[in-house]
Amino acid sequence: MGRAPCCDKANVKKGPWSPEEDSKLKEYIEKYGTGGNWIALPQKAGLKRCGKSCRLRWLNYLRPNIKHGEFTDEEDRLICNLFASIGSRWSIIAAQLPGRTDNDIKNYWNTKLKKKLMAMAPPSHRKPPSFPSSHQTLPLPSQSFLSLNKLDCTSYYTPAKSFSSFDSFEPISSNIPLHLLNNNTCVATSSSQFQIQENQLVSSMQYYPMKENFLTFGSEPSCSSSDGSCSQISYGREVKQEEMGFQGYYSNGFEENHKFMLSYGNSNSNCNGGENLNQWTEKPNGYFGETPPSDYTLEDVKQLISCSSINGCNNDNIGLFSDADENKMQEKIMYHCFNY
DNA sequence: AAAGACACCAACCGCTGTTAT
DNA sequence: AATAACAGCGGTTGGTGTCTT
Repeated sequence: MGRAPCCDKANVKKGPWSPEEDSKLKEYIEKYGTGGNWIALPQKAGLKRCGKSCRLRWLNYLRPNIKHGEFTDEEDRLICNLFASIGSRWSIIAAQLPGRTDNDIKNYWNTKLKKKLMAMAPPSHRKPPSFPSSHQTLPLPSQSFLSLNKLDCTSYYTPAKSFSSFDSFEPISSNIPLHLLNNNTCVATSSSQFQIQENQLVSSMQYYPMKENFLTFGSEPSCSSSDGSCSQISYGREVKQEEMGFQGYYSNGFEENHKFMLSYGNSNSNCNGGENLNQWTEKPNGYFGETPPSDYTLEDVKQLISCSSINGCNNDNIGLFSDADENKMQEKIMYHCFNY
């Protein structure tokens, strides 16, 4: 059986909100809250609107501390970095920009930022960037975004071997050895600063071909997502000697925490592998259990990780770098962060 | 001045995940 | 376990203002 509509479509008003409707909604919510039930709210508030419409109006426009107007350069950078790392997950991006809503950021990206980046890209790459897809095409951050400073390298890009368009860039991936950054370095900018602990590997969370990425961001709960909740997102990975795998932690900043771990059962972490090879365990409520990038299957992810060539092993030596590899990586990072 | 093109952004739509029964 | 109700998300649309010809 199909799902029942949330409201009587014929008897609800659509289109722009009038000031009267705004004040009714605002007054009601300030007085009684949402009661956790948006569907029932419009009737109680005396509005002929769909509950979803009320929710959107409140979250995107009426709720306190909404920031309107120009985005700052800092916000631009953050959006670009996050988009590069996690794609169009606007609510997560919004959570890192206090006062901004996902809708705002989405609009800003689609109307301005994307063009801004295109304008800054080399002419041969000026093609509208596409959203990350199953084949991992990504927009190219502008030079200015890549030349911020090395601490901003939460997303690394390298041109694909033969690229012909703006969107043929992939994040340089993989786990970035900590010593490429200073200990206790703040990696992200703006409000999403965090400290890197020793022995922690850092890269971005989104998974792209040939390599795994990892992103940790957002140490401070902020209240900017469109759902009005405070979000703290910390996709993190700690690699212990006895454990090669992916784990992370997602918290909404309040009562809920979501952990995930994708562990790769390789008891022997050398390049040749060992017993128990290729055994993956997916734990629920993680990036994979929660909302994997839409086009990624677990198999894709396995493939990405196992095929990581950047560390010099064919398959299974996740996260380990030889000196030479580290040098290469460092070169790439330096190149992209300082010289690009 | 008028018409068309373009840009912006609020709002909508449809889908998915979660929760309650 | 199945179903319904709901919240939330991301992509798209449509109205309006601005710019260009």
